Amino acid sequence: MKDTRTALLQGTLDLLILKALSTGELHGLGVSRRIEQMTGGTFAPQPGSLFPALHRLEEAGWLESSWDASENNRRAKFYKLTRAGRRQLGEETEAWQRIAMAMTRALEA
Amino acid sequence: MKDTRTALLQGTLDLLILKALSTGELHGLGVSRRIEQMTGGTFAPQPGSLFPALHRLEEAGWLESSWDASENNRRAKFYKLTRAGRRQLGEETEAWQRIAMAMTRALEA
DNA sequence: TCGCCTCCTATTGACATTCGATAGGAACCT
DNA sequence: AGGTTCCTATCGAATGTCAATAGGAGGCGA
Repeated sequence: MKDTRTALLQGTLDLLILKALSTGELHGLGVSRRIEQMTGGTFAPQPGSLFPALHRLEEAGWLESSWDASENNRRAKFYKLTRAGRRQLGEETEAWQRIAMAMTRALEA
Repeated sequence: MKDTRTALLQGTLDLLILKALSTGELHGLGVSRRIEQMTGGTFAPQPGSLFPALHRLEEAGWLESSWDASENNRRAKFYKLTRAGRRQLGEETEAWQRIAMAMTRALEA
């Protein structure tokens, strides 16, 4: 049994990361904090999930990264959406809505 | 990358099974068909996912099973919700709605 | 009665994903 | 110098789903 508080539904992490980066570039932990804020504290991906996901998305060509100084003058790798990433965000958002609608429909019937 | 058409979000299968059985007992494939119907064809769990899940839920005490004859006179194991299972259905439904709301909120902002 | 098809339960191996724990570098402060 | 915080990163374990496959049992037609 998994902890419902911190556990994400599998498959939602990529979408949340893309969305978090849609308003501007962020570094790793910044992405996590942004997701926590966006979801009202419901989700807060751990480093062990977050970094593999970031690398996966970059590998797929949806993100690109560059080293820069964070707001506290620490070295940080900033990620931002590529054009393909923005397109992917649209597709995954649509897919999520389709799924959510199917689930909602199933549960209320 | 997973196929969005057939793949379930991890964690939703248990909930869909409990819901499928909430209106009466069904055998294994019947559960699958009912889920497909409930979700408008969006989800249709495969045997390799379905049976482990059924056993898991029975192990947890949320289902109980009995051998009987199906509508076609074939031996079939019928599953039905226990009282604890019905309670679990309520809890998981609530958890799902909380998650769905958090996601929707994150995506529309 | 024989063979075939369908229905149903079930298992196996592969694969992807997430988590918890942990490591380690770098900058700041006292 | 030592400690703290921030940030990136990796590893092992656990979980869940899928595709493929096996096999028993009943119905049906030749």
